[in-house]
Amino acid sequence: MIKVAIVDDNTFLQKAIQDKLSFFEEIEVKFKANDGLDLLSKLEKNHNLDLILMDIEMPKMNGIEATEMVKSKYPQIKIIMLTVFDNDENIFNSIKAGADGYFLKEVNPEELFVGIQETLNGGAAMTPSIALKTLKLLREPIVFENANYSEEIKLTQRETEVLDQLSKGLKYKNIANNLFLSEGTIRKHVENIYTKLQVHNKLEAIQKAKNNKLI
Amino acid sequence: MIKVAIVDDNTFLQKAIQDKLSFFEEIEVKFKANDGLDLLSKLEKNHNLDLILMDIEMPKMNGIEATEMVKSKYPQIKIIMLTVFDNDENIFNSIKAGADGYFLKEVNPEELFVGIQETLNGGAAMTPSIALKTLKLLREPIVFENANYSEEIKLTQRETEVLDQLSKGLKYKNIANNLFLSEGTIRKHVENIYTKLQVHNKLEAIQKAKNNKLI
DNA sequence: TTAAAAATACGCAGAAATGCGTATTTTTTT
DNA sequence: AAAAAAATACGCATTTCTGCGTATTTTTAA
Repeated sequence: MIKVAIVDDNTFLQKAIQDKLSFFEEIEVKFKANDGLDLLSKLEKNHNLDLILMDIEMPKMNGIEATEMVKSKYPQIKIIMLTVFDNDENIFNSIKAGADGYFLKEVNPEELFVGIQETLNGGAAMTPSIALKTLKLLREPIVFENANYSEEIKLTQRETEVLDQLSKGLKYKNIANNLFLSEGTIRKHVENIYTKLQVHNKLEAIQKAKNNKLI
Repeated sequence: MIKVAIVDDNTFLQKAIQDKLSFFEEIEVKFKANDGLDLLSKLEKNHNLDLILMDIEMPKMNGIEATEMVKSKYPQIKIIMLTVFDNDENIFNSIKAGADGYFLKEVNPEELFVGIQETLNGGAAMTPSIALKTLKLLREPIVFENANYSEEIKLTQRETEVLDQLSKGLKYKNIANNLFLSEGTIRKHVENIYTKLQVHNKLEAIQKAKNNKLI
């Protein structure tokens, strides 16, 4: 039996992951934790684990910090990151923190299972798109600078303004009206915001901006 | 000169409204307030006002409560609601609270100006879509029951689950995968959620759900 | 005063979301 | 057991959003 723990602040997603694993008799979910701190306290009581499936964006202690802590205390436990975000910082920082694999949450049960097995056999597992990004990070060390967590993200005033209105649920057309601009300009601003924040839709942008106190 | 105050928790939108009014020399923006409480304290000092442009969704004290307070203390001051939401409750409750007009924020400067003038001349002003809803509310008193603020909104467990994942920025496809459902089903759930909450996109749904502690 | 950054604007293609309809199956309530 | 509510699922049309490209003008910084 492979002893696994799931760490995610979203109980629905926790359950979704567990359901994915439920197809495989070889896997036993020992426990679930809601954040990094919760995980650490649960590991105190019982660290008889083979592998942890770890979310990144979590309150109290995020997945990257948690990975560092776990790896320093229990280096034998494998850790696979399981997140919606596939941006360079997260990937790079996760690897630096000692993660053994990196999957997006949309991963299907089979891939996840195979990934877990491969990781326990001393390999590393990741979705192809992540693998590609990893290779790129290795290939172009200059990106390391830009992907470094210390590199702070800055939005211009106009971008902040647009993002703020976006967060109210306004459509491009309305924002354009409010700011006396063309819809095309709003589109371009939004595109630039997404690029800066390395996200791909409104909600991710708003979440990330809030996390970084940009709005 | 028409003496006007703008009440909105979003300073950008405050400014956008002010800009719209700036085209008209007859209008003088006396002050701006960030929420209902702020407005009331500013009125304490100076209530020499003709009209207030009032947002609804605001922290501390919302626009409907604020309208009630203002109308009881200074009944001569006209109040026009200016909001992104055009749902029945807001319209009905605003009118009940004593609002003299109701515009959506996407209103153009001319319409707004004319609306202000008409309101000060003892009329009522509103965008056509709002007017239609008002008529419907009058025509079908049964809707009053359903639109009543005391009627609590309830989401089913599944709907909550879907909305929760929606709030993480997940796409329909991903949510479907997570919950082992078809994309069509997720779409239908989202549609039902929107209908229940009387909203038309993700962000509005999430905001409203949070306001009502549904997620 | 030159270079860089920010703001403005549009076109095109494809993806995603929204609104409306219908329909069946499962679960819960009466 | 029957009725009501919830959950599941799809099709179609339209709107909105996203990503990519390019380009000009304005503002800011070197």
